[in-house]
Amino acid sequence: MTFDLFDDLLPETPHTEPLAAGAVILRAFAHAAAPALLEAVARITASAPWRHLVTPGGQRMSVAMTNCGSFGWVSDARGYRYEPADPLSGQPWPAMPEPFRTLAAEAAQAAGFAGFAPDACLVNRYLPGTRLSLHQDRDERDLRAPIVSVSLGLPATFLFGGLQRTDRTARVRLAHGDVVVWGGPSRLAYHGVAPLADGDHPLCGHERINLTFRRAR
DNA sequence: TAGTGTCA
DNA sequence: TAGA
Repeated sequence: MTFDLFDDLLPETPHTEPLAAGAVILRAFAHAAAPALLEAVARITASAPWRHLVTPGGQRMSVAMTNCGSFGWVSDARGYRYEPADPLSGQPWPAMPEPFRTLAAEAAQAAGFAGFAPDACLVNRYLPGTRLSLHQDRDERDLRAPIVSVSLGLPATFLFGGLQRTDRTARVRLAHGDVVVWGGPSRLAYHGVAPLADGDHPLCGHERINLTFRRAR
């Protein structure tokens, strides 16, 4: 707790940390854009509210989710897939805000993936105790495009493994403004988020917000 | 095909 | 942490 607070008060010094082949952490890359990103999240959830998806096996996910962009990731008894409309309203997902698109493209570029044009952004809300167990992002059509993941609010422990579930996982602390990009040889790496520790973030209170940008089609 | 959950 |  003391260390988390200290981390958040340090001057922002953007830099890149290698995570694995094809995977990097861009520390504080989104720090300056964060207030605008959070305002946009509030507008998104006003029309496409947070909801807890259910896995095909019938388990309720602890992380609350919504989407913006041309396609949104959903899970229900029928499986995982991308949908052009919000099943709750039948309306298209909210458009991807320009600051989202720009940040994702710039982060991908900085990580060595030029020309990233996301058409889907999964927006995740973590409250204390919530987690996302180890999984692969493999519902996308074109696996040449990377995944860009933006952390806002409370810090989290990100788990990043290999191409098999049983591969050893690295545990890395992700703070407000950090961006992780993985693609190429890491595109199908298993990853997840450890149960969120409670805390109080100046902009987000007891929440962590994660934006995951993908090229779904 | 199951499945980003849960238990041991 | 690994395995079902």
